[in-house]
Amino acid sequence: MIRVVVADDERLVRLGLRAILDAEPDLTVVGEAANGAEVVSLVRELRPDVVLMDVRMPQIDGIRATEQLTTTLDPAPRVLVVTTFENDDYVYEALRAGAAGFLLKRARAEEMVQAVRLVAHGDSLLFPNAIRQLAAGRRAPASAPSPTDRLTEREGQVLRLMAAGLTNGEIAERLVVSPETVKTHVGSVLAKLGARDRTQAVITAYESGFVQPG
Amino acid sequence: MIRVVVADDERLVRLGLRAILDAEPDLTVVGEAANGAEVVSLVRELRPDVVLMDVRMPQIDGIRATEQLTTTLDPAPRVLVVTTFENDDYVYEALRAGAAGFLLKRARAEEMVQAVRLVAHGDSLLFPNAIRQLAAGRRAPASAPSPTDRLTEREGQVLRLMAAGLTNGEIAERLVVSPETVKTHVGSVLAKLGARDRTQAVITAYESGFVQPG
DNA sequence: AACCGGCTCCCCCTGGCGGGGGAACTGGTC
DNA sequence: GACCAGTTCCCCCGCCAGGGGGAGCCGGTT
Repeated sequence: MIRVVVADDERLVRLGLRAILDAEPDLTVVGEAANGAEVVSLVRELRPDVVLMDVRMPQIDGIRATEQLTTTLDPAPRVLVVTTFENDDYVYEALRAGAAGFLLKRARAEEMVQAVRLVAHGDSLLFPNAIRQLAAGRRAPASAPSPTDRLTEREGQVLRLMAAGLTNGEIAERLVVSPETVKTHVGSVLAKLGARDRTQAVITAYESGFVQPG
Repeated sequence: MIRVVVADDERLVRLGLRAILDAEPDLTVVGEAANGAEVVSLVRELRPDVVLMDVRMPQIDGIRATEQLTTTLDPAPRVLVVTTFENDDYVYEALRAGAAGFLLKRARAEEMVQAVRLVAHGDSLLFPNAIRQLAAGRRAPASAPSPTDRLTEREGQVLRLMAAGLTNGEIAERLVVSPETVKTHVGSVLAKLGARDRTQAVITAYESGFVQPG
């Protein structure tokens, strides 16, 4: 069970996020905070796996709160910065502060859920699809790390075969290893991509451009 | 078990197709023919589900053989015309003759297998991806029917939710029906798309453009 | 030498998935 | 009225998928 704390000064936003996350069987919102000071003490108390952190908040802003949490807690919670993406600067400041990634408020519920799973399971620094696309639309900043980047060579091979529609047994034959080994690799792929099953993994493979239609 | 007859005047081509098809647990090549006369009598005798028919063959060409089979047998076998696609005319002649679809010799094994399952399960007139793309590259002929076209409205909704990574139970909640109903729709989608499982169905959804990345 | 990441294989176990049936109701067509 | 396609729901069943462990081997790093 992935435990989440939601921090946003707007009650409606907190409600919306809670509705989306609590609908998932493997996610639970254990607490809400309305400002930066509140979230810091709440997270110290509840020790959630993931914090959804709004940038603009009273008292202590999201960036400073993120910095406090990631530098003073061990293990540090994974912080997802919730943003409307009006301002580029937030991105780099948030990363410096130790944020694990970003969440666009206008993103689809599925994307949000997957992003939460992603940072909870893996430890990757990620730009969710929507952010990547917006960023690419303006000017490519540094490069756009995809969750598929963290896959090992073998895991990448396995994902490609998953995206070709093969079963574990067929992948095993193709790679000339045992089905158990394939299961191990598939498990690693699912964890690194934040996917619940092979179908979601294949979807991520398409959405991230790891494989292309046609 | 889908029973297939392979008709091609080149022995190597027959061997290659047999190797690809017999590797699938649900497919079996029950006979081979080297010319048009042979395939007609062989199919009358064996009554396979699917015939892979080369266009250029001695004695009776693939088109004429297709016409004889589809007009004189009941139930008629599903004929997939195997082609290298040098000549546009074959396409329309084959369709008039009752062919169920086309198979590019240079297509990947997975595409071939899926095409066979597709015509065996469904009864749709289909252009495999490779053909569709080549055709679109020249000039769009009439329109390019996709296997997703035959889905009912409800099945299309279900496929879209499958392609969003939802489980049957989650789809049931979203559509406010029972999980059993979703299972029925999913089963129909798999049959119509020639997919073995939901992962392959989602792949087809992306490959056919039914859903787009991004 | 000790360590770690990547790859390999094994166990047990649960649950969702998919195939096989069947059956009822709707609305539209013949 | 008979028929059919589409949608809905139900049964049983086997299988693969995915999570939980653990463990050994290799190669490069510290």
